[in-house]
Amino acid sequence: MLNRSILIGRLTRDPELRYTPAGVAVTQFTLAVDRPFTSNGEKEADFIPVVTWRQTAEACANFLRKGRLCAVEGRIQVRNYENSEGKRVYVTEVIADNVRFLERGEQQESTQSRDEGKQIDIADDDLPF
Amino acid sequence: MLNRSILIGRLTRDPELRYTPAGVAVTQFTLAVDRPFTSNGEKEADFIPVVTWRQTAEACANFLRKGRLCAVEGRIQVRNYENSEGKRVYVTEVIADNVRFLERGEQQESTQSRDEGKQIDIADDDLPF
Amino acid sequence: MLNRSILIGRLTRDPELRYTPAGVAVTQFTLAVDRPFTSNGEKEADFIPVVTWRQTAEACANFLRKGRLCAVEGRIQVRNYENSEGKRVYVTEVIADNVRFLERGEQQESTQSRDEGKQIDIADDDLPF
Amino acid sequence: MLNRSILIGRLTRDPELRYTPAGVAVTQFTLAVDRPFTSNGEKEADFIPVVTWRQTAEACANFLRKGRLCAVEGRIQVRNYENSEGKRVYVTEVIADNVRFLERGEQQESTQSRDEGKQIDIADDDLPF
DNA sequence: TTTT
DNA sequence: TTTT
Repeated sequence: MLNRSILIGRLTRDPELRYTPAGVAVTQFTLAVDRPFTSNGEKEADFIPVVTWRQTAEACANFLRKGRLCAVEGRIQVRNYENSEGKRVYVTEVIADNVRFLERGEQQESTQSRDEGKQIDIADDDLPF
Repeated sequence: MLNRSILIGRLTRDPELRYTPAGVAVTQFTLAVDRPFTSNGEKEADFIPVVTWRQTAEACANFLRKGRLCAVEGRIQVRNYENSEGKRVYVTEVIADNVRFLERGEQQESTQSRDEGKQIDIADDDLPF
Repeated sequence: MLNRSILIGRLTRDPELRYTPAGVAVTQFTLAVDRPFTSNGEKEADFIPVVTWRQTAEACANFLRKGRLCAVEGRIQVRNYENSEGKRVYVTEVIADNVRFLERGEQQESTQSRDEGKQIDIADDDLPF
Repeated sequence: MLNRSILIGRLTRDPELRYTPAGVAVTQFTLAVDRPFTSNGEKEADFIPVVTWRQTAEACANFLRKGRLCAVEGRIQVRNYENSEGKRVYVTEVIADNVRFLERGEQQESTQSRDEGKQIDIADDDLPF
């Protein structure tokens, strides 16, 4: 009924922009979100996959790069599919409708991007990943 | 740097309470979070695993049941481990520090529960799951 | 750059539906949000004004009543105006774009409402309050 | 029952650090949070007062300055008091338990600060403002 | 002016 | 493996 996540972190790699067969832009990247207290020497960040659509996707592809800091607002989505060995695999991603660029790049002008679109017309097998 | 999720949904099953070797209470359940717009007949909920610790864990085990509505506040955690076939498996869960019971059970008195504790002293292999 | 609030609470009174001169629906209500720990006998809730627009406004007016529990997602807005004595008064409200009805009323069917609209065309003096 | 706000914005002035009679640190500042779409030439930011306590208060006083970008996580609090003319005045603030410094200052080392404390022992008239 |  |  309500599903809202807000993350601030850094991109682990350059974002990947693809297009669905219907021509809709989709950008994926992974955010490294440092955990607050890691008194022990253990794992200290969560690596959270983020997916953006349409204008937001294109803005992210244009303005975000590996290592860049950004804030992401969206919802947790859990997809599942059968892999080549016939096992069900669960994929959890944050579908972001709002991304804020918190560091200025070289040619960067705008620093915000909000997806106001609906995703109703996009079938699962339309996904490029 | 910042990692905050808020979910409202219903438990898909009764919660499971376990204890770490060190005696710390851990409760797990899955929330079915209905998506807002599902104009097509496709999948219409995300099933999101939730983990709670200590007092919150015990309150959830006491007061939550399959089908019950609740609100959960926490952070997204991505664990990974090597499975029996030597493949790396990623598990994404919401570690909740605040759970609100939005429906009253039979013998239920209190309807809130907030975990104020630190998790620093709990090793990964302490996990009962 | 980012402004997101999520509240769960009860309406202190019935919601008030009005229309701007341009015919846009606006509903206002106040949420009583109980504070978690009030060990002393002091004040124990925050009373937070909420404003909704368009479809969400009409759904709230239809389905919400005094005492009803709901979840609200939106942004904090701080307006200010000069009062009759020439003093500047600040008004803080949560402008909600998503409201979930957490209790079922009598004739209630749907229990969700999300405002997807833009507010760009609505002037400040269009406000009915 | 649930009250969570996340803001990203810039300080309108240097933060103000004070101490309660009991010696507890309190820091106040105001965040200018730009609104996403302001196609018209109207008001384009919300100015939101933020209050932090204890360690977070001291870290904010040390590391934040006018114009600096930061992220704030907390709850909306509505206080009211009677002013000198006998009128009731409402003050809305975000009580932050988590502040992230998104820009590095000169001598700045740490860039995070989370208040884990309880506020139960602090009376209202303990407030320095 | 406040809700269960 | 999924809830109303």
